[in-house]
Amino acid sequence: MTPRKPAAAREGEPLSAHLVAAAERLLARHGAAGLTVRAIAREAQVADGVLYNHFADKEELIALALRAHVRSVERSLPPLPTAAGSGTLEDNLRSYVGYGLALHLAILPAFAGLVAHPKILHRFAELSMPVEQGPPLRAALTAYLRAEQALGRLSPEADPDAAATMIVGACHELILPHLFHGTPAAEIAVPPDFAGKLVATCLRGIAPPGV
Amino acid sequence: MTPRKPAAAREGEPLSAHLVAAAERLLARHGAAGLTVRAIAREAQVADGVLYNHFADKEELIALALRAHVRSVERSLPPLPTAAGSGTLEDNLRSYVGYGLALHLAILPAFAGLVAHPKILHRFAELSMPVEQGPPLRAALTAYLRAEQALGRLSPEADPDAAATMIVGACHELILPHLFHGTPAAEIAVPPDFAGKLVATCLRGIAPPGV
Amino acid sequence: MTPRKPAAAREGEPLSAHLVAAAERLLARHGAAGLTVRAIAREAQVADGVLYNHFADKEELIALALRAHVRSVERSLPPLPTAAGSGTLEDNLRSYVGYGLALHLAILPAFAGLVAHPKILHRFAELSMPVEQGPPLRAALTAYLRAEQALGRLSPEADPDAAATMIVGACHELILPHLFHGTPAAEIAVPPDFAGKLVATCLRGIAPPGV
Amino acid sequence: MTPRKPAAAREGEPLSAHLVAAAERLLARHGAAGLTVRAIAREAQVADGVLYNHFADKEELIALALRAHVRSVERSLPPLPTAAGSGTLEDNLRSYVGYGLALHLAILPAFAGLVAHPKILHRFAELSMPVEQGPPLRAALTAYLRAEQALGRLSPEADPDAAATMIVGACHELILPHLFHGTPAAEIAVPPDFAGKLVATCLRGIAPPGV
DNA sequence: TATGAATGAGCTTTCATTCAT
DNA sequence: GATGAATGAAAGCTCATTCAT
Repeated sequence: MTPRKPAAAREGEPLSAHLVAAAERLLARHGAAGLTVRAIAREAQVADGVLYNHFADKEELIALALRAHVRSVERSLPPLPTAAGSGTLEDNLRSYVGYGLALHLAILPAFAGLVAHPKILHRFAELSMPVEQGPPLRAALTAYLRAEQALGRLSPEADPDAAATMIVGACHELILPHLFHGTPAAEIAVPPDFAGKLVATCLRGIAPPGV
Repeated sequence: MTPRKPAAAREGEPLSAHLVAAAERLLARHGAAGLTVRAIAREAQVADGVLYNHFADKEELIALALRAHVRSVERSLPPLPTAAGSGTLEDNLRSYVGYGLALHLAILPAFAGLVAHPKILHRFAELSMPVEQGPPLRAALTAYLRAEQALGRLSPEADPDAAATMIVGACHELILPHLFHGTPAAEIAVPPDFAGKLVATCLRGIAPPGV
Repeated sequence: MTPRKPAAAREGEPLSAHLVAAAERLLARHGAAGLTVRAIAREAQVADGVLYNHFADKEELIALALRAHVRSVERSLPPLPTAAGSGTLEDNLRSYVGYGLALHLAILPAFAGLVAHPKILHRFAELSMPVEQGPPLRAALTAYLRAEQALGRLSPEADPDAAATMIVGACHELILPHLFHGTPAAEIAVPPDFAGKLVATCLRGIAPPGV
Repeated sequence: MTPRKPAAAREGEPLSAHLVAAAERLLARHGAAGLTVRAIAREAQVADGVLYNHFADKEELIALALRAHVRSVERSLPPLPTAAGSGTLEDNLRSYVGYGLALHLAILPAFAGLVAHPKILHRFAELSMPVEQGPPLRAALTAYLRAEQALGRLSPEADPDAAATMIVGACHELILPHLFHGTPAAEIAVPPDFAGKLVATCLRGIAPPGV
């Protein structure tokens, strides 16, 4: 009982993508707080009801927006060094740390904010790969470490799993407390040479020399 | 025509504490999801409106409940080895890992679920100490490592900050992905000897012997 | 986040009854059309959300309003002649017809309008007696006829069930077509001596004398 | 970039008829509940908007569908005995009863469900003849009874109007309560020899012999 | 003429908060 | 202090209707 305006010109882009992009923007900006269908519609400059012409419900749209957010952040980051043996081990690991920091800085707020909405996370999980051996970044780092170990650039006794868990975990650890403190993501500062110190510690260990 | 009942059997306990305890119970059980004022009142077996006689608003009550939850979990865990020099370093670090896992398993769901409610987190932050050097557990571990280093049980070149970040971070890393996957906290399994492998890796490093 | 006014003074009457009465008024006036929770709240002069403090949902309230409507109509009608043997049979049957007409005139619009809302009707059915042998009026008439038959004031071969069905049905038949025609209930006219003709026909039958 | 398909295989049938048929199908299947424009379009396998190229609005389409439904049910039933004097009176009346039961079983749910939509019913009424002397079936039965009366096969004092009202009404009475109870039309059972008992009662009356 | 994406008022329902008692 | 009924904004979602293509 109320149509009329054809509304905002969106130039060829399908509205579903436009809506996902709008939701993604809100997710990136404010996390899951205030992520209502009305807010999304306003951000997308479309009518309140449109979303239901393209998605089953709010959950589906937000799950897609979350995926888009993760992908877009991943695309914005330099590629990870996956080829073992090239470059120095330290440089490569520092790249992983930098990647992890940037990635988590961008996506942790969204994920954490959605912990109270398990339905959305479940939808998101359905969209993704099986992921049963941990999140993609940790899996990639584990694989990389294993490859380096095979080349002899890592101690044969090293535990790639544990090392990857520590390194990726350290990236979380730098960000989570700020999140839990209410600090806006933009204001989180990385201590100088965080990556360098982390990698050094991980490579050489902290035990005293003769042990 | 309706008031004056002391309501539930609370035996002299101030009502504010009773309310905080009720909110804490809900927080521990279901995280932040469904944590409504009505649900808290029902859990506390008191009237809907009481909370406003004791707290400024819902945010304040939940912030206090969050603090109570953290404290109660901390109290339930064995004390951390803070005296450097006693016991073996490895054992002590394994204690920290065990502590961190148990602590995060219990409190991460609540914290993560509240990321979408910055007002509550801000209130919670005001309740705590300045804590600007990271969360308490990491600070404690850093202090412990520094003390061991002073005793010569750690390499003089070790970076206690980085090591603490990695160790505490690894505990997060084990739990967060499950949270983001929607797994109920109760079902999260710790891999066998997680602590041992972590500590070994951290102590000895992963670089090949001769480096 | 928005209380303030104590609103309309309702002098002791519980709000649940007030809401049921408001819904009943709308039901009586317009049938089920436009019977929204907002319309009910406006009719009751209360806030939109109140109803959920007293009823599980809209269905429950309307089911109760429907019952209240039926009861209130029943109360407004003269009592049915249930004592067989007193008065003349014809007079008594005419009373039934008059009763049926008035009753159906008042309640058929509401019932018919709710046929498209089976959930409400189901809730209503749960509120009522088992009613498995037809609606109360028909049951009462059947019982009355049976009693008269036992007294010999009815042919021993008469079929009270069939007769009751015809008589009550005739009352429906007078009203339904108007309902289906969109005639407002108020404008439905009963032909002169409808009851008398009906009763005469039923008593004497339409077969020619000698058969 | 999207139009021009003739859509479903409709083989020359005008689209308006196709739409009416689709709406009729839904009406027959589920009554008026869930009878949305989209549901009709999906049933017809055409675009959502087409209906507005052929009908003023939803009301008009459904009114036409209702008429189509009534006609299609009528066509599916054996013809009524309209020729007075042929066959036995009882058989003929039993035919009317059977016809009325089958007819009402099929169309009452639709009509009743639309009572809350007076606009549709009004549109439907406009489509039909003046019909001011009651619905077609009752009119036909009245006419038939009158003809039989003229032939002397009915008492000269019988009131064909009242008799027709009772008979047709009895058919309503058997079905309506189930509708109001939420019983799906398919499950409504007719008591054994309902027609026979009804006709006998109507023919012979229920008064005791000597009266 | 057919399409179907877009519109937006309106629906039911939830919930933090107030206040007369 | 305690009660809990009442408030009303705002949430997620539906659906008749329009109109550029």
